[in-house]
Amino acid sequence: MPTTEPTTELLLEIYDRLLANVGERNWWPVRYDSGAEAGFEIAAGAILVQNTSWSNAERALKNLHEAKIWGYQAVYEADESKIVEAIRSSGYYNTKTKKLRAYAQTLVEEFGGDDANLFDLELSELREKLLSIYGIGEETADDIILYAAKKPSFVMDAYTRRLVDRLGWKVAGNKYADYQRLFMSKLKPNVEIWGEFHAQLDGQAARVCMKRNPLCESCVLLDLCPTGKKNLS
DNA sequence: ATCCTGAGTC
DNA sequence: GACTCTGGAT
Repeated sequence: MPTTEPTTELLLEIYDRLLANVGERNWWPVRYDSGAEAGFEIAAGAILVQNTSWSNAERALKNLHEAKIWGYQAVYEADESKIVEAIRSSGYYNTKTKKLRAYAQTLVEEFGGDDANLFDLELSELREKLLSIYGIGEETADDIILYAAKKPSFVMDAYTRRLVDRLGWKVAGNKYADYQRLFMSKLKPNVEIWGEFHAQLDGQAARVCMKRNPLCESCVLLDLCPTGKKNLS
């Protein structure tokens, strides 16, 4: 069992190295709306990307926009079959259609169709509300909180867990919250940095620290990683 | 533990 | 052909 815990300084060191290595990621780009519907685009993207590649989710967003099923009211009123057709590329299209509609329904019926009213909730209340909606689990909730509502909730996911495990860090348990706490308890709340940090960790896991055949020899974190040293020895 | 499920990569 | 991808509900 790993017994080491990262310090705040180590986490920031890793952040700096990754950022210096690949530059800022354009994580969660908003293509169709920088104004009133930006929150919708981010939340819809967060649902559509579940267990799927971003390219598939992005295509679904594009099709939704072109079909003019755009915004909470539009999704709320649209035929299910039209949504299914538009988001087919994202996979799990029947399930995701129900998820999109559940989120839109909450926004329209409880928040006047304006996500500013939802995002005004205090962080823990906002998270509880999001988690109560069908189709929104912890990761999707934190995506929406951090990237759309712009409140500090560190996004955890399978990529980041893999990095944490390979770096040999001690984690209190095996749950989402255990891994999330590792970062949130050591980093000062900062929406910009947390958003970029998550993007950097995901990029590293996807392109260097892959599930199989990781590229340890070219990893900028190699000197900090027991798994990498072992792989190369 | 199983179901949902498209598109790219190996 | 199998695997992986910015998961969540049952």
